[in-house]
Amino acid sequence: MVDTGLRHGANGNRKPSATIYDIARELALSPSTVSRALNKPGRIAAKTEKRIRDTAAELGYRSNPMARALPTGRTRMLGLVVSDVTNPVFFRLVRGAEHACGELGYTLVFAESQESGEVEYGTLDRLLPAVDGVVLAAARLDDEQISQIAATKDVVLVNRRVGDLSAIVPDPNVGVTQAVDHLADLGHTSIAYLAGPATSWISRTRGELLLERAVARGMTFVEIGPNSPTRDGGEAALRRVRASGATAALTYNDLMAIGLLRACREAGVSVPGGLSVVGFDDIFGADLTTPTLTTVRSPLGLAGEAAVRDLVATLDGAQRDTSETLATELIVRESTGAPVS
Amino acid sequence: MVDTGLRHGANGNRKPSATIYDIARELALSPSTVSRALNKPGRIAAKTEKRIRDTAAELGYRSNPMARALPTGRTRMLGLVVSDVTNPVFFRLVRGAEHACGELGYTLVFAESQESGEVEYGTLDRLLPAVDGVVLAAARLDDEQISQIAATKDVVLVNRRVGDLSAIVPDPNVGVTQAVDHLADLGHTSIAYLAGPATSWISRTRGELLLERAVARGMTFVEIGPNSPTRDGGEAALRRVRASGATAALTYNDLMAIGLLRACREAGVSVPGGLSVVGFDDIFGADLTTPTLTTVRSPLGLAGEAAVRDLVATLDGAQRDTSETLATELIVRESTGAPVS
DNA sequence: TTGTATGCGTTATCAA
DNA sequence: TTGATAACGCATACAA
Repeated sequence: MVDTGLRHGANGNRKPSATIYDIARELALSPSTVSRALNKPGRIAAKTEKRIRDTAAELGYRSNPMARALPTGRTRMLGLVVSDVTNPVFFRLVRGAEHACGELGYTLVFAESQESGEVEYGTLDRLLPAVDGVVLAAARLDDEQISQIAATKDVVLVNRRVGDLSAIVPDPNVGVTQAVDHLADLGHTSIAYLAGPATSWISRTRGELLLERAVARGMTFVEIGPNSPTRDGGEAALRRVRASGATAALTYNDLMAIGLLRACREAGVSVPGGLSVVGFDDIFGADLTTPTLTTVRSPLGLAGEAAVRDLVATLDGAQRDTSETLATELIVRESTGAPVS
Repeated sequence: MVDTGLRHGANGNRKPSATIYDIARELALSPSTVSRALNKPGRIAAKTEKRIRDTAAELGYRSNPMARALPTGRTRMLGLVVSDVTNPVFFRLVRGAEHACGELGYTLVFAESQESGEVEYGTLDRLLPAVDGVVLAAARLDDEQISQIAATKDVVLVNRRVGDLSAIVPDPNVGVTQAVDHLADLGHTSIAYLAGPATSWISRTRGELLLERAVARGMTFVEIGPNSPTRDGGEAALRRVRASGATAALTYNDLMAIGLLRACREAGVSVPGGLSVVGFDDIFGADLTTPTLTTVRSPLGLAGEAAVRDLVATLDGAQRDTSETLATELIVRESTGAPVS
């Protein structure tokens, strides 16, 4: 590329940003000295370092991440893939991840899979070359696809386990146990679980745990599903809930619970008298419904932060810190009560 | 950097991904031929091109975005900065932007400013070198800071105007007019506007338009604020709304309206009898409250998409398409009605 | 139609 | 402590 004198690329007619060459020329130093001064503080004469930093600031120098990524092989970018941005579950997750990234000097690249494994895989294809690692939240991929990705880049899973890959999974135990105890104490003897998508690992996990606890408390348990993890999905499931004879329903997530609540109102089923409803996650809006929603809260914000920290630690060659223990907890609101027979 | 034989960087002991050199060697071609075959389809012998594509697929070749960014000066990444990820307003915005990015072959880099101009500025400092352009949504920066950023990279604003920078602003006119007419028709003669943060351009715009329409309909108008654009902000403002004597309140956004609704319930103010409430945006949850919320809907999903398309068009040197006309509309629900005196 | 030679901005190795 | 230089992977002007 013989210098044609014209600036190519998208930068229009803006002034090109300063490089370490500009700084070096200004100070009659070598570019490598400048690079060192900026990256390895202390490994250079204090005086020179200061001069370099000063003119760097003066010239408004910003290191070019792309240029740096080439020799180092690290982009200092992390990917975050969620299944559905418009699902409020992910708000705090995204914020937590973004926050941790900022603190650690990483940049967050974002994508959603729109609840489709295929889209997710294609998206990752685009994303992976640009990032050092990726956080997969509620991935709709099968285990093999995930392993395959993990063979390419570091991966941290949220709310899912695959092999021995890093995973941040708030322990559902506490919350589920509290929920079942809560219902049992209210006098329920038959409960239903509205499962989420068949591909959702966390949905299965919640279902199994629920079954276990229900049996332990001598309750009847039915699982209904799979369902779309949306308001519509919850709404559509009421018929089957009623048919099952259960007096309380737990849903895979709050969105479904909200839909179920709505269906109840339309069908004239009183909540909690006619049916108690328990959601999962405690999303934005769970306390806006009438009645307000009892739900098992997940600390997704912390999970997002933890996932990023874990990822960065791995990238830096640290040992995996397996001491992550995030717990869930039951938030009791108005949608649960004693069954009225 | 004499080849030391060891792989540096974060990629651990993974196999390094294939490059155009690998493909070239495999086929006894020159790397430039490979590059061309992959980027300028047609400008190469069809046969050779096919061979190249085949072995590229075979080797699992992915072009390295960083390496490409260097000579071209384009990263094919776009930045998106919002003031608050956990504010549901942005959900659809983010999705729209992400979707458009995917279609256009761009990658979305994400950041939030946490409602602070300072944080936002620092974040952008980190972000800008990595992207070709940036979408600023509800920026908490002052005009000068934004102009300064625009001098560095292409910028598209959402819900704000600064000079003649590209901006996607759903026309508030229709929605505001509908809202005021709706209230006037119901018999209201005195309305209050709960403003958002002082730094919010769109809050001022809404307030001014509201004032204009209210006067046109012969109504009394008071603006109360600035307020925090949150549920708490809305909740805290009820006292002043009552003191103003207004029979209807419009809030800067739905979050505040939801807070106001809650304050009403706690204070025993019936809605809409004692006070009619109108929000802005129609966020997730606006139809979950009791009563459900009347609100001026903004097509933020479309705005996000439009912003990205506009940005990419600009980057590609296209003329700015000023034909963007996204309209707002009033969604009438239960929180508005005739005043009961 | 294909190959050769450079250069993008940075880091890292080695020599001074 | 500093400088010269090669290399990262790719795209392009130019020559063949």
